Order: sequence, then C-alpha cells, then structure tokens
Amino acid sequence: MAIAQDPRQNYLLAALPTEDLERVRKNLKLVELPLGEALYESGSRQRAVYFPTTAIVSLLHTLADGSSVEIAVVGNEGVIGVSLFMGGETTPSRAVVQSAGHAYRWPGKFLKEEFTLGGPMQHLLLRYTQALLTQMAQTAVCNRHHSLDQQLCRWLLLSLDRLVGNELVMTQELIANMLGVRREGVTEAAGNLQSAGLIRYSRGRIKVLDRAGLEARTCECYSVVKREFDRLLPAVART
Amino acid sequence: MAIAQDPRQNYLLAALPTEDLERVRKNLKLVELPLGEALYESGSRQRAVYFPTTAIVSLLHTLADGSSVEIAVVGNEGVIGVSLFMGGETTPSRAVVQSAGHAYRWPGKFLKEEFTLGGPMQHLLLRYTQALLTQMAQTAVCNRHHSLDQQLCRWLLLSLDRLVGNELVMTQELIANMLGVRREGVTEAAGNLQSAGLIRYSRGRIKVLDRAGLEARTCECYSVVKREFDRLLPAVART
DNA sequence: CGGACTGTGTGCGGTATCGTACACACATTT
DNA sequence: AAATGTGTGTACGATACCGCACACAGTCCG
Repeated sequence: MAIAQDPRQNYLLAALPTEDLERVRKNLKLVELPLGEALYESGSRQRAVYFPTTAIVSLLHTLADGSSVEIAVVGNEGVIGVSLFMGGETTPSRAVVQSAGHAYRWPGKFLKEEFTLGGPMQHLLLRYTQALLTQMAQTAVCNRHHSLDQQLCRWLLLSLDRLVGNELVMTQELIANMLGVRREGVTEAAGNLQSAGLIRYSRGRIKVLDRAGLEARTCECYSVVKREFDRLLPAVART
Repeated sequence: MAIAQDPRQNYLLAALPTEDLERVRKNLKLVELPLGEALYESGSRQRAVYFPTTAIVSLLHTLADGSSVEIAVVGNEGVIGVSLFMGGETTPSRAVVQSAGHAYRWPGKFLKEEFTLGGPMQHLLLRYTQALLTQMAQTAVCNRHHSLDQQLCRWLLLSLDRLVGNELVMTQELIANMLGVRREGVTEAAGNLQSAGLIRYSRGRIKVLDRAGLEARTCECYSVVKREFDRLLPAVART
C-alpha cells in the first residue's frame, strides 16, 4: 500500500512553475490523515495549511446544539486552512478527515512568506478560495431547494471526484452528519439509489455502479461547482 | 435628502491609513444605487467593485428554475465584487440592491494595481472576504437547521445593522426571495413577530420596535456572523 | 369616483423531513 | 458458539413548509 508520494499529486502544487515548487517543497512535509482526525477546530488557531493528495477533508460548520453541516469538501484539488492567508488565523468551522489518506503540511510561517511575494502561489491560493466560495454558496442553495435524494447524489459525486476508484468508505451515519439530516433519511435515499442500480451498499462501503446515472439524478449544484472549479483552476496536468 | 457623502462612511475605506485612502479616493466615484439594480449578473464580467455607504446589496445565487437564495448581504461594512481581486473575474452569483442608497465605485483596473501592492488595502480586502466566507457558511447552516421565524429575525437584524434608523423598505415578496421561501411563509412569520410586538408591518415598510426582542428570538447564526465581522474588521472608528 | 394594481391575510390538502422507537444483520471478540 | 457492538432497515405520528386559490385592503391613476 506504500504508494510513492509526490507534491504534484495535489493540483495546486502541480500548477506551480517548477522554480516556485522547488522553493516551496523544501518546507512541505508528508503527513498521514486518519479518518475522523480534525485538522483544526472551530476558533482554534491554525498553524499550517494542508495540501491533500489522497485524503478528503470536510469543512463542517457546527451549531451550539451539536448539529452540523458540511459546507465544503476539499481533496487533491485544493488546500485546507485558507484563513491563514486570508488573515483571520481562525474560522468558526472545523476541518475533519472524511476519507483517510495523505496530505502535505506547510507551516503557516512559510505560507505567509510565500504569499507576500505575490507570485503564482498567491494567485493560485486566491483563485482556489474563490472556487471554495462558490462551493459554499451552492451548498447553501442546495440545502434550501433540493431533495435529500439529489443532495446525496451530489455528495457522492463530489467525493468520487476526489478519490481514486469507485468505492468510498463511509457509513450512513457520517453522511447524515455531513448533509445535516437524519441517519434514517440517508438510509432511505441510499435505498432509492440502490434500487435504481446506481450504487451498492454494505456496512460502510459504497460502490458506485453507474456514475452517469448519479449525474442524471443529481441537481444542477454538482455541475455548477465542478464547472467553476474547472474554470478557476484549469489545465494543470491532471494525471 | 442630499446628505454629504464621504468615502469614510464605508468601514473598509475608513480603516485605510490616510495616505492610502488619499491615493485610492482619486479613482472612487460616488454612485446612486436604486432598489432592484443588479451590480452584476451571474457569470458576467465584473468591471468594478462597490463600497456601499448607505446602500445594502444582496448576493443571490439563482437556480436554473429561477428560484434563488441570498447567500450574503453587504452594506457599508464591506465591498461588492470580491471575485475581481480573487482572480476569477466572474462568479455564478448576482448582486442586487436590496435597499437603495449610495456606494463608491472603484474600477477594476485601479483595484488590481492597489491590490498587488500588498499593502493595507489588500489586507483589508482579504479579511473582509474571510468574513464573507463565514457569513455564507452560516447561511448554509441556517437554511438547514432553523425555522423560518428565526431566519426572518436573523435577516432583519443583518439588514438593520447596515441601515440608519429602524425602518426598512421591503415587501414580504422580496424577503421571501431572499430567504428562498414562499411569500406566504414570510407573511406568517412576520405576523408572529408583529403579534409579539417586535415589529410593525405595513405595505412594504417594516418598523422594528424591539430590537432586543428580535435578538432573543433569532438563532445563534446572527451573533456568530456579527462576532466574526467584529473580530476580522475591528476598531475602525465606527461613527 | 371608479378601476387597476400591488401588497397582505387566510385556508386547504399534499409532502418531505423529523423524532423516536425498535428489529435485524453483519462483524469482531471471547 | 455465544456475546457484544456497530451499521442498517422500518414504522409511526408530528410538523414545517409547499403549492395553490382566493379574498381583501391600501395606493395610485385616469
């Protein structure tokens, strides 16, 4: 399982000109992100950003009563910890590993140095942040207007885009937390998708059988977000 | 009604050191924003940013079927058009004037010049953008978990914070569009607030009678957003 | 003064999701 | 093989909101 790791597995890092990447990579450290680990908690001071390669991380907004919603998902197309370069240092969100894997950790000190140079890295980070804005906005709309079935499709597709393979390890309970709905609701929605032959489900493993079917069933929110990511972060050599 | 206008009525501009403001203000132009005007449409190229002084602008995300939701509201604490300095040039959102008033228009060319200097203006714009991120995230959570009554309270308070006086000109129909619910739903929620003696309603005018009462009735989302704005954009001389 | 329009109130059945409770299936440990 | 725990399926009434239809009341205008 020891796959060779390279910073270029992350699209943002891969999009850097070689000389910039060489300068940056000296301070990158490969770390393993186990399922459920919190990269930062609400309000806590962040000390580094993370560029995922194989891990997927959810940004969650939690309420006082404990209920929560995922507001965005970050994989190897992005970076976790935008508040470090935006200047706020903290956010009211949490970042939780949704799918175990690896990421490159970059201490805030180096990030800020590089950011103030105003070069390609600054440019990429800001464009990524705008893509994140879009994802969050679309999530807000989706929460309001679309059925649980559709939202589940969207969520599966967003996760799938950030994974290798077509299987995700994820209980219905966890999905319910992400979507901010009851676990039973997810059971029903997932049952619908399974009856339709789009996925197969078994104790915390979801295998996607018909990706096109999911795309047909989901709301426009998925494609809006995807299109905006492609527009803002284009044409890096996506291996 | 011709009140003297000064860029410093906008908090971001007011927070600039004098020399920076002097440089910037040369290219600012005071414009009037009538109710309902769109500062930019979804996907259209933005040519300038706007610093409101007395106007309030809603950022709306619209779906293919025409239904929409407000994802953030911008008044004299902020700026409209963050995608210009974030690098994307466009966004899938629309910006619509929710309450008529004035704003300072700053052409994108000058904005970008100033931004690349990396000085106080860059710093302020980025911190404001982070505050915007928080507002959007909290909106997403609120859409999911809170009752229409609570959301209406939140919305009234957010608007109130950006206005002088305690009266807002706004039909229930428009509020419904902002919140992404039916007009009748707003009628009912507003009726509840009126029975409770918190507001008085009449044909497009809402007078807030008991602000503390609204704060007691709203969800935590209002205070989370407000606190984050105060933290990120502190200590400018708020007249 | 009458008409048209806009904004608001109200009532109805329909439905998606909630909250709660509980049964069952699979997996891992003893 | 039994025991325990975790993940999933199912059923129930409750409820918040929807979609629709329509009545009515201010306001503007000829």
